[in-house]
Amino acid sequence: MATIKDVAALAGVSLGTASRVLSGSSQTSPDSRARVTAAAEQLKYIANGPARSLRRSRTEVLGLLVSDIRNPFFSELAHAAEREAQRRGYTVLLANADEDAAQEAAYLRTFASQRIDGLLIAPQGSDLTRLQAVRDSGLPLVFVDRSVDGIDVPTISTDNADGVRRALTWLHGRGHREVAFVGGPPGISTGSERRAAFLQIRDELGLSADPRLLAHGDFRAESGVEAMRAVLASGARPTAVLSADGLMTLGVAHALREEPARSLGAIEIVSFDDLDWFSLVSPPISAVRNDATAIGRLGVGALVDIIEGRPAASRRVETSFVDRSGEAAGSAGSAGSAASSDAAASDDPAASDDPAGAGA
Amino acid sequence: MATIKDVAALAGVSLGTASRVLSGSSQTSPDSRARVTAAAEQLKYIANGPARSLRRSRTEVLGLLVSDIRNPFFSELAHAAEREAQRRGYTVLLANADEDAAQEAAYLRTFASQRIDGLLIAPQGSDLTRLQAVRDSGLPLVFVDRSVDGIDVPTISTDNADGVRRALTWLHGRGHREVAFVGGPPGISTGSERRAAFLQIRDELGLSADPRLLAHGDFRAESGVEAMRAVLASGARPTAVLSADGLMTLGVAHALREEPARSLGAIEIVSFDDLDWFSLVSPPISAVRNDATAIGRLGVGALVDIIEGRPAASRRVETSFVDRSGEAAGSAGSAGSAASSDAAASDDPAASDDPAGAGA
DNA sequence: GGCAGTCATGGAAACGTTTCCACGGAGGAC
DNA sequence: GTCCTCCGTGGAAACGTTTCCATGACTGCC
Repeated sequence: MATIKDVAALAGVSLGTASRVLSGSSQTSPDSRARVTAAAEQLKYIANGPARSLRRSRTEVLGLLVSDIRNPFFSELAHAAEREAQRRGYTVLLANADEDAAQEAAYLRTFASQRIDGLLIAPQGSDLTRLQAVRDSGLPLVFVDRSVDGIDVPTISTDNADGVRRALTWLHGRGHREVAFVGGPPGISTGSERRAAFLQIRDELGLSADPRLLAHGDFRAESGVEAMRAVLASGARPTAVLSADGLMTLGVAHALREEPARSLGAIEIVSFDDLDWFSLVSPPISAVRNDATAIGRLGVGALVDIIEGRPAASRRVETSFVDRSGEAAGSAGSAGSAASSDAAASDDPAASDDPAGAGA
Repeated sequence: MATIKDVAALAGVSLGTASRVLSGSSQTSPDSRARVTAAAEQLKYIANGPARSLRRSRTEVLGLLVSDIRNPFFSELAHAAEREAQRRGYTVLLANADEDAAQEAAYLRTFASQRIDGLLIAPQGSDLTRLQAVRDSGLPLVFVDRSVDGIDVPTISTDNADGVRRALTWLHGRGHREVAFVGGPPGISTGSERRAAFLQIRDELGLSADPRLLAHGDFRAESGVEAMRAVLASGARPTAVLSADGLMTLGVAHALREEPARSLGAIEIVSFDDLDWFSLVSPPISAVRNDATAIGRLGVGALVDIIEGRPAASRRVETSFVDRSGEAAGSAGSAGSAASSDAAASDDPAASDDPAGAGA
């Protein structure tokens, strides 16, 4: 592998000059510029990243620690984050905590060793001390999707209360009064916020306060199955269910489907997180759209701001509601054109500075 | 940030000794060991990765360049690869080519600069020269999921012909004779292999050879919509369709749903790639199970073998077929227990040495 | 008891960059 | 014509490790 020394020698300049040309930092003469560039080209020179990082004590790498890469919400978030990072000259090192605090700790250590420039994390929440340590170490830090009580870090998250309100209002409008809730883990902010919002708005709207309607899982599909089964076994008689996460919605749907007494249509499902197959099941599942792309993009933006010395603030990303009550899976009709737009995962490379809906 | 120099000073040993203790390479006395370990602990010493990489010219980082992280097949593959890499002491740098050769090239450059120890890639196929250059640079390289003609690199891929055979045999057994095929891009090996297998097995089984039954997309959902629409518009009258990829199956289902004349049930869908919601639609979608976990795991295994000087061979991973014809979504019955296992994404941390089905 | 061999250690070189410092030359102002 | 300034350059130090080499002490054997 060619080094900058080889390039300098071939170009007939000193090593320092070669470096100045290649990193473009300082003034260089047009002549040296041309010679060095040509030499680098000829030798297929690619700068040694570790050496550069060592000297500059910057790596131009961002860490992204998500909770579960197989959760479509996070894979979309990761995709957006990576794209935005690349646009800003950074590379993303992606790691997957698998909803496990120990794994999270292991990756935190790896990241520290790699000397990444900043960390985007969807924290597990359970390990406050370790996160404190990370923050105190001075590593630029931004939370995405989730926050953690007792630690003040810029956070890009969904407006959970707003999303729950949209869902419950819609259900209420459709006549539902017995609405079950399958929430997330209480130790994670998205879990507790959505649950708190559910309780409050449920009461505002005068929905049933039967405690047997409440259950929670861990944001994985299997836990959705179990939570829904528990509700059904409790003796409660929900006519609808709000699931607090896309993967859990998958589980909820499975659980309802296996229940002999109630067909998949008998209990209406609404999901926090919109998945691309919701319009294909019968009846279609309406959902709160949770904008993972905006969160990923804004998260990287905030992180880079911090790294480069600009201030960064927490933001809440707005939700929207996708009402699929008018569609009917497997049948004809006007639903057609509406449905088609579902499949197109739009991905505009341009829009980036100020994304869809983002409030204070 | 504490350096090894600080640790050595605090422990009262030389820098060399401290390094020997911390990297555990050479013999050290129990006394130094204890003192250095204690000092490192006290100073919260974390080795500087770039410095270590510079000196050892190894980074212990693997690159994983997938085609589309939002495709569940690849997020599962990435998850498995990351897990296996961690087990073997490596970190994975994940990048997303977005099914785009230019993006792929950009990441290849980034990886080269980072001096990763090895690269796992699902190649776009179009850019033979660049891949040749990578291979010739001596970087350990393994292809996953896809191979590229004209370049000899160990490849871990699905037994595509086997999978297509399972699907077509099953369809044939159910009486279908007019089977449409929505394939992938001809320039990508999974696209061409599955198509070639379709044509051959179609003829073996005596299925209709109507060319209007053939279409192809680019492994993204929207292209599945378009391909299916094209088949329907051609005048062909398929009774079933085989989709060559999970995301395209999503598109195919959307396209069938929007077609007024044929309800979602009228044309039976079979998918190459099994997604977790297939049993929820009506009728459920049967599928060839494409074992992304095994591919990710074996890919990392092969790559690490190469890196560490052991030989590595290409492998084909077996498929299996998930027959959901007995299940009926949204209704009661014996389908219940079968369905429940669908939602549980099993993930055994132990099994790793020789995974599920892998032949020569 | 002396000598060879082993073993832990300290010191220093090396990895490939970036950046500081000093220097020389060109150009402008007087 | 001289002095000052500015600009481009070469040389060298520094980043934090690992590893080579030499040295000194200790063990064990004859």
